[in-house]
Amino acid sequence: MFRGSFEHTLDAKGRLSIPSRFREVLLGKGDERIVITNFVVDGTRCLDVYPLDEWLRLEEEIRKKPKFERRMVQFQNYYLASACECVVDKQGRILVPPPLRHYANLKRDIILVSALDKFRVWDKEAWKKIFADAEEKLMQDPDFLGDLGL
Amino acid sequence: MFRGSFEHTLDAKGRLSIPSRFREVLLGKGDERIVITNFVVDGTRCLDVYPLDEWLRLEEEIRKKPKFERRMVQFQNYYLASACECVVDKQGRILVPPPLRHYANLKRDIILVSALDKFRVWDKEAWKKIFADAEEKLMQDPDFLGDLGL
DNA sequence: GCCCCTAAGTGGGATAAAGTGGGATGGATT
DNA sequence: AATCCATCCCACTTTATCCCACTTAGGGGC
Repeated sequence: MFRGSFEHTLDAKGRLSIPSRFREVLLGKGDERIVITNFVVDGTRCLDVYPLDEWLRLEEEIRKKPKFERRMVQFQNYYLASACECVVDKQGRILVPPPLRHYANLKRDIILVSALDKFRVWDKEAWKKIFADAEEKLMQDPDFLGDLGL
Repeated sequence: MFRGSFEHTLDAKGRLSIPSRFREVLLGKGDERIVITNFVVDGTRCLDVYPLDEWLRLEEEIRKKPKFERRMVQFQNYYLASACECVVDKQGRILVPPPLRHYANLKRDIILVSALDKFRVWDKEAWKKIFADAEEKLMQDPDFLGDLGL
């Protein structure tokens, strides 16, 4: 399980260091391959990163659904079409494919954020906004946590 | 169960001694690992600290909830995303991750306050205010305790 | 009450690890 | 043959962790 968030940088070649805490999780699976694709949260673009086994699990789930349902086709067109399998190099980095880097507006400062079985990559400024919005909702609504049943 | 509160200090490296009473609780669980994340009470920022087993319990609770519900996503972005697993070093200290230290405005003087299964870390001055506010509410409303059903 | 002893909390140097930058290499494509 | 680009390799910087030592507070015995 991925946990926490880490501020890193993309270098001039577009390489991204995977946080060692995340790499430990991958090593635990015995397979350092990952799959990276595009995603959107709250109208803001980011990248979704899966360990290969989790990605395969997702593909299986999708395979069980009706293939020709319109929305499923749209989802596949969006989410699966951009997916790229990457290898982690010996320095613990991946090369973020340029189209995806551009998609999520990744410049130099980025942040990697866990999302349970996978993690996300955000432009640092974009993430700040996502986080601040969430914090504000939490502060303004006293029943927020209670309503979640936690 | 954690009990009481302890005034400690962050050193220049951002290290925080866990009170020995709290450490005894962790030793009782046979696992000194803790998870630390950000939180807000009454508009004032602090840090939430969980023994690993309590944190895992929370993760399980969350996993059972609808993943894509908007509020749940916001909660995850706020609470889970910042979570950091820390090891207690041989001197009984943890290194408070710089982003979290900054978030809760922790400078030198801090206070650790029990919250049953977990505990919280506050800037000392911020805590004074939280405590005073709670006391005042209690004094002003004679039904405060009765309404709680205690 | 006084002193020793222990344990808790704090401080700081040394070492190890993580993250970053950039040149070199080699395969693929044109 | 030349170019491009991904990967490797080496090196540097920063940060985290280990280890040793000092200080202080509390407890017990005298």
